[in-house]
Amino acid sequence: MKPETFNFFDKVYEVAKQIPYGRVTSFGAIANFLGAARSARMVGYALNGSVGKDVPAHRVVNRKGLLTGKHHFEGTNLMQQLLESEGVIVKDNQVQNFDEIFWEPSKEL
DNA sequence: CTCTTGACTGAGG
DNA sequence: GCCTCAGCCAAGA
Repeated sequence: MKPETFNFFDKVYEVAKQIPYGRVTSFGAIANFLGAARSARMVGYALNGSVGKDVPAHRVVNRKGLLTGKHHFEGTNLMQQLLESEGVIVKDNQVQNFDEIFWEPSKEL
């Protein structure tokens, strides 16, 4: 386990935790903020271990606003229900007003 | 050390 | 506008 690797994962957790209520972000946005714009997949990997770390991974979606990876959650539609409970309009595992509620870490932080 | 895989993204058909 | 291909990068086998 290299320190750099841990920092990468840890940073993903930090950013994800700071996502405001009713807002969502994309893997690319986080990856870009971390300086690894081409490592968007790693962000998803990091979020894979976000369970139990108080990280709202359900607020993190791909750049299309699609709730990919929802099968990683407990239920099949839990991820969608959580977002809808926060005021996020989700349809067919995809964020409808994604353009409006999109939260960019590099802008807000 | 090499090959495969993947919660991705952008470009092309 | 939807589907496919290719590029990236890191972790796991």
